[in-house]
Amino acid sequence: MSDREELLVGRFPFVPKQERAHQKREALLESGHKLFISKGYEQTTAKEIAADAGVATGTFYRYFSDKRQLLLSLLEDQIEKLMVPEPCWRTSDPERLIASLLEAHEQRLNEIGLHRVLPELVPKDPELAEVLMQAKRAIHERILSGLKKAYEQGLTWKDLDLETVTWSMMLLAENAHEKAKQCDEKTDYHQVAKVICRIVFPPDVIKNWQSVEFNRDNRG
Amino acid sequence: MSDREELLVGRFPFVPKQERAHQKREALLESGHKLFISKGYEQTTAKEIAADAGVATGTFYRYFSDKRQLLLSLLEDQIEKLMVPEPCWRTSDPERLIASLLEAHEQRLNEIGLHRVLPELVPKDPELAEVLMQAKRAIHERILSGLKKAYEQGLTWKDLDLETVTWSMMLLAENAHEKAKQCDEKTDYHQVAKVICRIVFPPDVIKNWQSVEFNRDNRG
Amino acid sequence: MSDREELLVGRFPFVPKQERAHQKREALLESGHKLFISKGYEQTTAKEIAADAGVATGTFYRYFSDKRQLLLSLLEDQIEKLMVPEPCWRTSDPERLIASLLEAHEQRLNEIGLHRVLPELVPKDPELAEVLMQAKRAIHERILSGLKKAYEQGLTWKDLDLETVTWSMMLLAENAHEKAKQCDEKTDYHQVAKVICRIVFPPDVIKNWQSVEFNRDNRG
Amino acid sequence: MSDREELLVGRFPFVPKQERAHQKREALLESGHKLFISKGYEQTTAKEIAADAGVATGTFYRYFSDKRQLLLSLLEDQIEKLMVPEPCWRTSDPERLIASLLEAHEQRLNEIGLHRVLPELVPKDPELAEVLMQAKRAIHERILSGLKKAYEQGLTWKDLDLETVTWSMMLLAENAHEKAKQCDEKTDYHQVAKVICRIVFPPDVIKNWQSVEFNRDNRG
DNA sequence: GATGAATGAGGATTCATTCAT
DNA sequence: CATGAATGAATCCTCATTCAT
Repeated sequence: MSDREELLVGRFPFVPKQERAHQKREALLESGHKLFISKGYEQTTAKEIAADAGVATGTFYRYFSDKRQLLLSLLEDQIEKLMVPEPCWRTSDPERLIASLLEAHEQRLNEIGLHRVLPELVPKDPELAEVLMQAKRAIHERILSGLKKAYEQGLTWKDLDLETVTWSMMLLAENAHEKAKQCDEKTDYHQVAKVICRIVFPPDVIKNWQSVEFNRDNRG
Repeated sequence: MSDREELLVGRFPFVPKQERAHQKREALLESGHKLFISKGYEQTTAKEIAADAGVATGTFYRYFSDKRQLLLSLLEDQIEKLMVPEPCWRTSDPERLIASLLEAHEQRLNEIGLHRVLPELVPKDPELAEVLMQAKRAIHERILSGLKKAYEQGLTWKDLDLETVTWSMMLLAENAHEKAKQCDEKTDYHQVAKVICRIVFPPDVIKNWQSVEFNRDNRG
Repeated sequence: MSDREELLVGRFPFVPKQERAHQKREALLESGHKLFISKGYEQTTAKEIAADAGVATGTFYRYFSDKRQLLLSLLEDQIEKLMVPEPCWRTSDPERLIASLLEAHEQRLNEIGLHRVLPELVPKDPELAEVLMQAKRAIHERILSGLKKAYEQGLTWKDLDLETVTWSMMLLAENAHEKAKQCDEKTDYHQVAKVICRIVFPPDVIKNWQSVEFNRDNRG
Repeated sequence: MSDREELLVGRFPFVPKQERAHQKREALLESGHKLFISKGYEQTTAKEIAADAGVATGTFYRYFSDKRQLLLSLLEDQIEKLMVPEPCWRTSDPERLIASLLEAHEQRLNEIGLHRVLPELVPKDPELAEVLMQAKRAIHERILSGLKKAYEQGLTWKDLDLETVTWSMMLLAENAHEKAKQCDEKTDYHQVAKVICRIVFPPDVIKNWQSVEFNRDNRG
């Protein structure tokens, strides 16, 4: 990033104004993020965010019109992190693939953390809802597109609606991390992955894969 | 008390004091319900609820210690509506069964409506969280028990963790009504039901049922 | 009291209306008294008083226009209890006399109890202040009159203003019970009595008395 | 900013931020003081105090957590004003000394004014009660210590409990200003002083002083 | 008369937002 | 630009008082 470059060039140590401003904005975003997650959105005040970021209350309002806008910025910054790579179902053992994707996804969710705050806000903030919906749709599209290819290759159930399958996968994936709460045990991503596989692939396809893998493993 | 006498004499629906009070309580609950759903919990004030119920602010506090307690009452009143009958998987076409259960469940969810408010509150109200968790566990148990029986009868996948299956079913069921939002079309409960069936039953079992049903249909 | 008479005459057990009303009034006064003392005047609500008296809130307002009026009634009922007998200084050992009067006075103050509540109210309720002032003046007059007689008999200091002496005596008497708080020991009424005696009588008079008493004691 | 400029120019007491804040705090304290005295503590609202101080309601809460804390601050600020100098009984005409002390004390009490509010609060605020008791004990100690010295010099009554004497003096001193209310005439501090002297000194000691003073006066 | 539910004005307190410094 | 004190509308909740039963 240009900041570093400037530093490297041994420039005048005084970071340009824009830069300082940017840092403050970042600090505010970070503090907002932290506080939203730990105390909830409504319970967090602009003053607190500013204090936590080490700036004055008024400064908050220089960078963000209000709390809500900070949240939206936060989302825009982080929402792409949620994006999943388009899965290629041919390559390998799908159960393991999915299990690892699930785990990675939870990782990202936890980094973002905001999924705990959003349900509180979506109902009353249509703009926010729209932003999130866009993101979800994008992910949906990507997964659906992967499924369609798999479908064309005869890998999936013939009689299931792929939209519904996509939706189900996303739902299970998004909530996998909370399964523990209900079942009193650590989430077993592999089990969830197996469930997802049953939604996508008929047993013969799975069996096929397993034998392929078996062969590969044996040979390897 | 004269109330009872009047009741005994079979008078016209004389409304005893308790009854009146009860009506007011009900009105408040209803208004609270309505406003919580439409504006969100935090955005709703006790004053508004009272106004909507057609009573004075102070009256609100006669019946509920505060907003939170009204919500809890609301939940206690309605939570059992969420309870599902223990499914008997043998009886009939499971896809249709599940589809109808889903639709019924959505019906109930919509009646309750609070599922939109709860995510906002659960993180910051451990008591509430506990109440809900209890309810979820109860439903979980019931579904799991049904699945176990099916398992013993060899109807389910052999290699899936039944807990995970139960959790997946509940998750899909609870969110089926929101699928529309993501897919821009009316939720097709039958499709979701099919997905759920793939999670529970191997294809041969399903095929079996279908043939049974086919026979029955043909004969009937 | 007429209640008892009626009971004694074996009247119809149904206590006449006025009587019942009177009882309720009394109960309210008593409850008010109790609560004012234990919680303070401002902290006590009409509802509480009614509840404590075992009547409905509305009933309170049938008997008293408001809290304040109840307090005034309470005072009117009890203020005469504060009246002291006109002391006759000739009769006996004045120190003992005063000590016993002090103790008796404290007894009465404690029965009344309201002296804890009054300072809270006097500044803002001129009527109440007036009532109390009247009472104080009456007592003042009585003591002053006693002192004047003693003065005429040459028993008191010649050069002290009797009004001031009266006031001092009253002040010490009224507060004797609180001396303990400051001195961390039980109030020694005899010590206070001695102080009061120094205010009233010159030492020779006291000595005289003591010898008289000495003689009497010895002879008795 | 112009402030700094003004400072640099060495202008007259420029008021820095802290100072401004301090002024506001002072204004609030003063308004609180005034209103507590004129309307009573309970009858005064934070809003009123703020309004009287010419600031917004919220500003009140920037400087004080609540009404009670403002009162405590008021006390802490003023309580030392109540402290009396340790009296030296040898020096001069004790009656005049005491009379002037009384007048000075009343002056201070009136400046403080809070003695009218405190009785209302002490019963229900143990912390406040403690603060006041500490102050009273300090004064008590000081007076007692003076008396003890006088006692050792044979100036006081031999047979009076010095604690009780101290307590009596304080009581009379604290209430001297209210004597007028009961006696319908301006308080004559000299009369009260004489009374106090009778409590402390036997007549011969007083006579002695008077002759000394007589001599001095004649000579002077 | 008695009841106690209902009322709603009013007090304490918070917090998003502004603005003089 | 940054600051943070100041603002005052808006909340929560209480309680004196009324009034239908």
